[in-house]
Amino acid sequence: MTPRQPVDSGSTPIWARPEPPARRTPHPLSRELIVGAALELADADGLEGVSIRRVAAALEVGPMRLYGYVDTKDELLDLMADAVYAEIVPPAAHLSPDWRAGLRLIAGLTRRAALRHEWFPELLGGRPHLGPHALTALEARLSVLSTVPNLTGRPAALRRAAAAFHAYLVGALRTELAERQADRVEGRSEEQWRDAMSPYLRQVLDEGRHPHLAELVVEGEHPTPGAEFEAGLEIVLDGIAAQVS
Amino acid sequence: MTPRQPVDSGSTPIWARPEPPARRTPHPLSRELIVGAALELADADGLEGVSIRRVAAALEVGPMRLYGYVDTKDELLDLMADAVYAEIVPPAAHLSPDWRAGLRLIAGLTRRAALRHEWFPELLGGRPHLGPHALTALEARLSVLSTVPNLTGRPAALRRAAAAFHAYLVGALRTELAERQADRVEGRSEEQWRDAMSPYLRQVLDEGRHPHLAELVVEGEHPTPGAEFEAGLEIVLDGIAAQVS
DNA sequence: GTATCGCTCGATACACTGTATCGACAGAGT
DNA sequence: ACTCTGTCGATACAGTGTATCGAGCGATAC
Repeated sequence: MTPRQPVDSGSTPIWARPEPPARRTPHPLSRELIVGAALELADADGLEGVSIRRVAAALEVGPMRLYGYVDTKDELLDLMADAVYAEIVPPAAHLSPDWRAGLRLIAGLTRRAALRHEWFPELLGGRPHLGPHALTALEARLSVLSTVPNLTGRPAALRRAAAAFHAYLVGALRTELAERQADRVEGRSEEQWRDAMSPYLRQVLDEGRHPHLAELVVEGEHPTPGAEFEAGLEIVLDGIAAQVS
Repeated sequence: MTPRQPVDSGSTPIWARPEPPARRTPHPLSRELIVGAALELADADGLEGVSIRRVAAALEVGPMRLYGYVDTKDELLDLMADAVYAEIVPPAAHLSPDWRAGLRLIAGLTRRAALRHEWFPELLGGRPHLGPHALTALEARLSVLSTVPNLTGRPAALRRAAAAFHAYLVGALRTELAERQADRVEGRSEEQWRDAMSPYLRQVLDEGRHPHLAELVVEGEHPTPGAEFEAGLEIVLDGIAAQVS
């Protein structure tokens, strides 16, 4: 009797599943509303602050209500990630013919989005992101990269460059944001790093078995995370430029 | 893990905390035993299969018993990650004077470890890894990179190169393993990718708004993940080599 | 040899989590 | 006016991490 939800809904991604029709209830819902509430929670308390129950509570609705719009919590996270990707799509008008500038723009947009939504890098590189905005962002990366002299008309090389570029973004942002959060938890401020260095680390370095690491920690200027990110980006850009054959 | 409040800031990290003395009980315990059991669970069922209760059960011990050896589940995950780092430290004897070969070796070891422990990339780039083996692996990376002509004696440039190299590893492995797991869940085999491409993706591409992406999907040969990883690595190595000034 | 102390163990409890189930209810169709 | 059908959400289940605290035991003191 109960109309079974088509069991293959597990194989149909949420992006291909229509949202239930709007209904006039004391608290109307939509995927957009749900994702909006989830984003707010995540921005405030991190990903751990997002639970089906809390999102529902923020919308003044029973928890089970959400499952009409989303099959699973992971799908909600997918929607949240895609919402961030929407902030990353570069305005086409500003794409200069200079591919390095184009990639710098994309990388900068991605990093800014990650700083606005510190939980985003935790999702980056997790389950594949195939939402509409993620695909548009991917297309933008490919579009810029396809103008690199050595890559035009060489799809395989293009794919490799795009993968490497994206891998750098994922790894760099994930690492930076995780460190930022760890520092915040331990109450370290950016400038006091060496003074506040944990006694443990100092002890390990004093043992003298990590000479290169010790030199790095001792050595004077610690650049800002932003500068570090951009410096690494230049390395990747140089590597892409160097791809010949 | 739910009550995230008492983060206990400033307390000594687990690496600096001695383990409680061994005790003769029906089921003697040690961090090594605990981590071993946790690794087995994670290798079998993924990170989601690791819970304090399950680890304890595998050791035929009450759950709370573990909290004498570990303050928090996150600390257990730290220990697990460090155990994997132990597999990554390159045998010093095999480090050739060729820095590119050295970095290829390290990258290969890291990838092999990630394939052995598919959950490892999920931890990579999460909370900072400061365990003894992680530090040794970091020192190895720095040691190899310090032999790059342009980097010797330039700590700041060395740091940037090391960060970029590691960011690539984190991003590439995380992405590759996540895709591998998603494919496994959906029962896709590697060769049938295009045929089994989800109708959703095909439909999006057919709309024609992602020409570059469409070309990549259509274009013939999909290289193995390993080849893709190595190709991206070459890009990063080229970028490091190109760092002058 | 006995008494005491201190410490470890783990059962129980608490506050959560994601989600399956299913009775009750409301809106549409006849 | 009366079905019928589909949505809603209270309740329930099986799990999670971990705080608490009484019981019991090993080592020490007398």
